[in-house]
Amino acid sequence: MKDAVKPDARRPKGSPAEPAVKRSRIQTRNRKLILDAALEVFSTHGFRGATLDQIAAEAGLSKPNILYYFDGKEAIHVTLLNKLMETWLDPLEQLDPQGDPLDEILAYVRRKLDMAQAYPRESRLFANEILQGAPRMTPHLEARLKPLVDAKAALIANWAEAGRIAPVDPRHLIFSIWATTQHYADFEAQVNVLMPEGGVFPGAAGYLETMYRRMLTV
Amino acid sequence: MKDAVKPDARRPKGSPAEPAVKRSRIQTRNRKLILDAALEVFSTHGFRGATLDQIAAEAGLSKPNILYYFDGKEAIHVTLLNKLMETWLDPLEQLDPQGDPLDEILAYVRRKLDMAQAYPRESRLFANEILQGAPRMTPHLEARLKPLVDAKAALIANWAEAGRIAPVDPRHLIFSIWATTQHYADFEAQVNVLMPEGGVFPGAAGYLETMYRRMLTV
DNA sequence: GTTGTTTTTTACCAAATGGTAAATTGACGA
DNA sequence: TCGTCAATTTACCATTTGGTAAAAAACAAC
Repeated sequence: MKDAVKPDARRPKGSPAEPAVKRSRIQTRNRKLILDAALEVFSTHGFRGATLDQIAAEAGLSKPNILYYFDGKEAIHVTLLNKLMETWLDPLEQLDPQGDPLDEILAYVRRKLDMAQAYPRESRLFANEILQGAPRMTPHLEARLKPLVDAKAALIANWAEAGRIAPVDPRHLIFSIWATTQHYADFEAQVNVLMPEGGVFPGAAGYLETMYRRMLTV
Repeated sequence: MKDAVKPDARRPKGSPAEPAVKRSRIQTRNRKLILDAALEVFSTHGFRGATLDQIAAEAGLSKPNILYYFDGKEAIHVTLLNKLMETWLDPLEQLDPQGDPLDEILAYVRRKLDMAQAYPRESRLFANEILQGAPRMTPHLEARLKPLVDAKAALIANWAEAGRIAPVDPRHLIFSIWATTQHYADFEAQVNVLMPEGGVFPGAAGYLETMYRRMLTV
C-alpha cells in the first residue's frame, strides 16, 4: 500500500467545461474511447437502460478502468450532455440578422438536417434525454437554450412584421424545424422500413426546402 | 400441493389479438391497472430502463401478482405495443380518397395533433421503441404500417399529379406530419421550457394548419 | 357453511449491475 | 536502469432486478 490516506488524489478530475486539467496522451485517448462508446450505448438504450458493462465492452476497456477515468455512470452521461449542448446550439446561433430572411432560415434547416445525418447518435442521445423528461438537462435548457431561442424568435418575429417573410409564430416554426430534421435520425428505424432504398437525406433536403420556402415566401 | 404436474395450466394465456380467452372481472380490472402502470413507466424510461418493481408500485400490486397476469416484463411490453399499433394507424386509415385533398390532409394533421395531446404517453412509448432501434416492432412496421403508408402515399401522389395539391413527395410529407405533431408529446419537457405559458396546442394547431395549407395549396 | 378455484402474499433465488480496494503492470524521466 | 507515478487488472461487494415456489387468503358455486 502506497497511498492509503488520499486514494483519489491522483485522479485528474474536472468537467470538460474547465479544461484546466492537463491530460496525458493515454488519458486523452481513453476518455475519447469511453465517451464514444457511451454515446453509442446511451443513445440506443437511454440512461437507465445503459450499463457500464456495455460501455466497457464497446470501449474495449475493463469496467474498473472506465471508473478510473470517470466518477461513475452519471458523470459520463453528464459529460456527454454538456458537450452535446454546445454542438446543438451552434446551427441556431449562426442565424444571421444581417442575411436575407428566407435564405437564413432555409440555411438553418439545411444545417440541422446535415447534423441529423452526420451525428445521428447525438440526436438520439438528446431525444432520449428529453423523452425521459430531461431530468439532467432542464437546467441547461433553461440557461442556454431558452435565451437563444428567445433571441432568435424575436429576430424571426421582426422579419415577419417587416413583411420580409410570411406571418408565422417563430417558436412553432423552430419546433417544426427541429422535429422534421431530427426525425430522420431519431426515427431512422421506422424511416428505413418505409423507404428501403438507401439515402433518404437528398429527398429530405429537397422536401424540407420546398416546404419551408412555400411556408415563408410572402 | 394440489397440482404439481402442470403448474401453469390454470393461468389464462393468450395475446390481446385473440380475445378468445374469457376473463373475470378481477382479471379485467388488474390487467388494465398493470397495462396503464406499464405504459407510464415504459414511456418514460424505455424498455430496458423500466423495472417490474416500478410498474408494480405504480399499479398498486405486488411484483409476483403482476407476473401472475403477464408472463414477464417483455410480455407486458409486447401487449402494449400491439394495442398501440392499431391506435397509431387509425388516423392515417381515415384519409379518404373521396374527400377534398387539402381538407383531408389538414384533417389528418389535426387528428395526429389531437392524439399527441390526448395520448402523450402512447406517443412516447412509440418514440422510445423506435429510438432504440424498434427491436420489438420492426415486424409490425413491415406488416401493418408499410402497406398502409404505401397505399396512402400512392393516393397523395395521385392528388399531386392531378394538380389538386401542390407537387410533393408523399412519404416525406407523411414523415413531416408525424414529426411535427408528435414533437409536442415526445419533446414536451423541452417545449415546456421554451413556451412556459400553458396550452401550446392551440398555437400548434394554428401553426400546423397554416404550414400545410401553404405547403399544399396549388 | 363447505369445497374447489382464483387471486394474493411471503419468502426466496440467481444473475446483473454500479461500484470499490488493493495488488499488478506499464510508461517514462532522472 | 531504476524509481515513481499512472494505468490496469483481479477479486470482490451490496443492491437491484426479473422471476419462481408454495402457502395463505379471497372468492364463488353449491
